[in-house]
Amino acid sequence: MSNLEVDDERVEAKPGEDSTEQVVSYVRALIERGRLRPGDRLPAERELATQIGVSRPTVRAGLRALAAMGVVQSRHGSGTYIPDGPPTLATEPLSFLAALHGFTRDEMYEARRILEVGAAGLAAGRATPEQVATLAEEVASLFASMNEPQVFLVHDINFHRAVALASGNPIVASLVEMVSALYYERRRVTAERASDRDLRDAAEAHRRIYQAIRSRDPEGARAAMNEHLNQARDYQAQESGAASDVVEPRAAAMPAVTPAASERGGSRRRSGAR
Amino acid sequence: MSNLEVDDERVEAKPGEDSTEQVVSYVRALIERGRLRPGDRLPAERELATQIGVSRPTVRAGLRALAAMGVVQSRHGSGTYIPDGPPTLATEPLSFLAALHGFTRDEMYEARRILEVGAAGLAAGRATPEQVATLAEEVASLFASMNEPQVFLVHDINFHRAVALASGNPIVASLVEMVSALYYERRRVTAERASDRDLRDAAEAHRRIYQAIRSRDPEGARAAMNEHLNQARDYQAQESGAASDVVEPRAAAMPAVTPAASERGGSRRRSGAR
DNA sequence: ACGGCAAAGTGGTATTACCTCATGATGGCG
DNA sequence: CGCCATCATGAGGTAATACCACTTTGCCGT
Repeated sequence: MSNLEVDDERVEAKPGEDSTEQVVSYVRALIERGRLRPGDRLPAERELATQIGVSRPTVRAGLRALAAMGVVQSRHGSGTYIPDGPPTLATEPLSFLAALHGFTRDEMYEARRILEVGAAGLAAGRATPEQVATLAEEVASLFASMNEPQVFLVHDINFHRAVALASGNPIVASLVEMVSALYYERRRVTAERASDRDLRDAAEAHRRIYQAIRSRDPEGARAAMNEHLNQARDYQAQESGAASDVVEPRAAAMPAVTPAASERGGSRRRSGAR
Repeated sequence: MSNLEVDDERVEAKPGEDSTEQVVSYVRALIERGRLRPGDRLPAERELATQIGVSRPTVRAGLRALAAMGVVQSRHGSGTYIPDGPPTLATEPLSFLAALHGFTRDEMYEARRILEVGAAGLAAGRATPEQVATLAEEVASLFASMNEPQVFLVHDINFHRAVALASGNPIVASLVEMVSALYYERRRVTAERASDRDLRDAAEAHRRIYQAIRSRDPEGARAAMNEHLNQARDYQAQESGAASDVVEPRAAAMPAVTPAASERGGSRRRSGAR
């Protein structure tokens, strides 16, 4: 009778909460009460079902939702776990958002600049010796892989993630991670186009950021990161020339879409979707 | 026979992709090909099931996952839709992350500062007349509700969201929205403690931010936002006194939870959960 | 012509049965 | 005696089916 139930003070059925949401709430309650912590395994699905009083497919739907949020992680045959390690946000949602609303490359660089310039500033004030060492390694790897764009890209991302982690702020780190992932996802397919000169400049830029952080110079780190991202954006703009900027619709493409919408649903657009 | 299928070029079964993920991929494909746009309704669950070739519970699990990511939104009896309006990220994931890792209030303010200072700077350069007008209204509402902390809080958040929106960068706006929601969720329960003086100062601070944006003064806007958030953080620290800072575990709280974990599963913690 | 009612369509849930995979125990073989 | 292979157990993964609940719409009666 291993008790991982919520015991007293039932969790059940806030009004207007369907069964699937109950599952999410239940797990949330377990987490908030400290019964579930990173690395722990959740009760089996069948057990959860009886505990909460819903069917197993419902439990599964709830767990899928949690998995999509990155809160849990299922391993076939083993169980459902809460990921340990540093806090991480799921990156898929942002990716979908990008596909739906057609984020431009410039918007991505802008977002990265805001986040990462701030992160670099914090890192310069707080990075631990180990974190500084990690940064040094990544910089070295960058210089070492200038003839392998794909490998270079990996270390590029790793460096930026390391900076975010060194900021000491898990929220900022999570956000950087999320946006970086979106960047990486796109960049991966175009990485080959980067010129040798660009890679060399990029490596140098990373080195300058590293040095500023190492010398505990927040303003220098911010400036270096800012310059680096602006430069990277400009380089990439040249690579693609006057070609594709937007990856998805946005408003252009498909001249007359509005009529098509009414064709296939009948339900007219609601303006207040919230 | 309204065709919302993917037609040629089947989407089916990338290796290592379970059925539920197929559902997500399928919807993603529909989106990326422009067959689904904000405001549209997805095919019925039963129809999706036959199209993809999986059972309905599986489809439901996939749709739940998408809903958790904020990509879709189901309305009982009506259908499943893609939300329209400005791009928005789900806020629950961050909330869970906060519960799991015990984000502190200072970390939240720090993250907000980084994001919103950047957003304010952008907004000062780009805000449309309508957006400026919205900001003005919210400032007015702030001054008007200084004796109703809960109402004040709502306009407070609205102002910050409006600034983020005025930044013209949907990615930044989404991120601000997400972090603000976390802030709001917590602040709501302690809003009553705010002193009249604090609210007045806060209203003034918002006015300064507004004025800087209106005068197209990016540096001024950044400075005003920075100062505002620092001040707000300090005020709130006073309110709670030397009391509770961390809301959740982090490492403290609950002396012996570990043994309970081994009781109920037998499987010892894996360190490399990733 | 208007308002209420009924039918169809759609998401929501429960049941049941089976499959696949991971894990640990167990027994045979070296 | 110890190592390795095999099997039993349990957990997640999926399918099929039957109903329920809500929403919407259009028809019918007033």
